[in-house]
Amino acid sequence: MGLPERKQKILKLLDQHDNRDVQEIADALGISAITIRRDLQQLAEEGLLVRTHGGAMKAPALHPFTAFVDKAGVGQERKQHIGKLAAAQVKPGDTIFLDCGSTVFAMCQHLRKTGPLRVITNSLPVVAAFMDCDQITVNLIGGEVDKERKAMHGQRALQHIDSYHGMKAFIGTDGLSLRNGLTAFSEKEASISKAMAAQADIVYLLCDSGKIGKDSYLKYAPLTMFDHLITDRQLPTSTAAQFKAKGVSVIS
Amino acid sequence: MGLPERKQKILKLLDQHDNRDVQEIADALGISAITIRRDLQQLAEEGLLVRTHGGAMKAPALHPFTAFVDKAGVGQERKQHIGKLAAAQVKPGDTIFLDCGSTVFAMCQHLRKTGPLRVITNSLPVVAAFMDCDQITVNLIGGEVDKERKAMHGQRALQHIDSYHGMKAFIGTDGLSLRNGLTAFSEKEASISKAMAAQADIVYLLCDSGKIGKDSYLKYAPLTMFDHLITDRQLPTSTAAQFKAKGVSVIS
DNA sequence: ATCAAAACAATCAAATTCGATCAAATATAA
DNA sequence: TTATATTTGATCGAATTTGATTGTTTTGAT
Repeated sequence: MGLPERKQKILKLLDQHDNRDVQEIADALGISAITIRRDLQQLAEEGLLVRTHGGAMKAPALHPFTAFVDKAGVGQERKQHIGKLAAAQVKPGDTIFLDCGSTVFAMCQHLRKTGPLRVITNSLPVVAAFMDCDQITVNLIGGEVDKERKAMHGQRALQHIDSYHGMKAFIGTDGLSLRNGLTAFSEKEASISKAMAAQADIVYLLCDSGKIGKDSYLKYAPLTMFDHLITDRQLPTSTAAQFKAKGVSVIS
Repeated sequence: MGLPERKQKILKLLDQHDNRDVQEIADALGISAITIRRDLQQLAEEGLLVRTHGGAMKAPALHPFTAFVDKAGVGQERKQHIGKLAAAQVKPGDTIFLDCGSTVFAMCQHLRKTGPLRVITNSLPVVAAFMDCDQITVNLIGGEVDKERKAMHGQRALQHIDSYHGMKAFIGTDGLSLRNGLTAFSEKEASISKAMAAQADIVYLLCDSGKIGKDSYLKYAPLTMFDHLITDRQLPTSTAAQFKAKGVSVIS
């Protein structure tokens, strides 16, 4: 049994049980403990798990944008809930903008059965999600490929968006608060979100409750940029009331 | 038993069991271990499996975009040969156009180690191939997603291409003959190929010998559109001579 | 705070595998 | 046919991997 195969098996063991000790893994694979420890060290360096004394545990959630690659990522339940609500806003025949982000991506599986749609997006995972879906025509924004976010960004992408018009736009954000409005990690995503919002009749902001009240470092738009906030049920009613008092329509 | 046949059998063995060691394969095929190791190296370079110490394991499932890659398909050997030759024409620092087509796609694996490059393409598989390659920046043509061909087409895509300039363009074709020049199945691909050719200083046509002398139904460009024809060694020398007589530079 | 058991890092030795080079066999071309 | 290329198999030194040993650090309980 080679090293890569062992790595796979170790990760699989961690999927079944979040926390395992080295002797347990060694017994399961029939390999000496010392070798398992070496494997764990490599896997830890690759960020695939976290080392503990005597064993290893599953890797913690990563940055927001890489989270959607991670199937069992934290907050996935909430994202699924939001995705379902957002998809319910879409009617057959609509033309919609979808930006790149894990929460917006969660909409895709629910949109597949909606009916004929035209989707305009800068997200490669979104394109992949609809690749085998005949009823949905996809228009992919062109431009520089941002490999980290698996999406298109840059000047050309913005120009491309400006030449389209859609009925609804669904955009995500890294932070949302009454004081600072919408905030983001990166200028790139922020500019795309703004451009899409400007070209749509109705703008939906998708934001799970864990991000509400938190600010990222870049302020890029006021609360007035969007028409409806779609979030989950874990949002305290008091917070929801505050947003409603500011004139925000809250869907949860 | 020839080399291509062995490759197919090795891949079949890996389909049955994700992980095999070289001696196991050697015994199964009745071939020496050293030869199996050479085969595995080739297969690994083609991305059809992953080498491990002492054996090999199945290639990890990649992006959905690469689904069209027909692993052990007919003509794959010739495409690989052409891809290698074409990639050798590219120098570090180049800006190149790559169109959508399996022959052009075969270049990608050989381009990964070339050095810093800027790639402009309308092909989703090409984007996927360079997704984890830091040295290569990719500019994806925007437009309507053609799900069948996994590429972008349409008016907007053509406009997008026109706003760029590249040193070299690598394009495929469905048919090539002295009488009818370049022929294609579909208007969509033909228009993209023409647009890319118009924006590049040097145009390479990638065409395996099986397509030479054959015509598809749509004539879209004369032989003068390209500067160099890259093909395989199965092209009869007499045919090659005919092309050279017409002023075509043939690389094989 | 102290002590014992367990786990860790580092070094070493044995086994296996790999890469490069060379010779024989086969296929291909002139 | 002869000459050239390609492919297969073998050998040898280099590199990788595995498991053991040693001393040090961490953990948990007294």
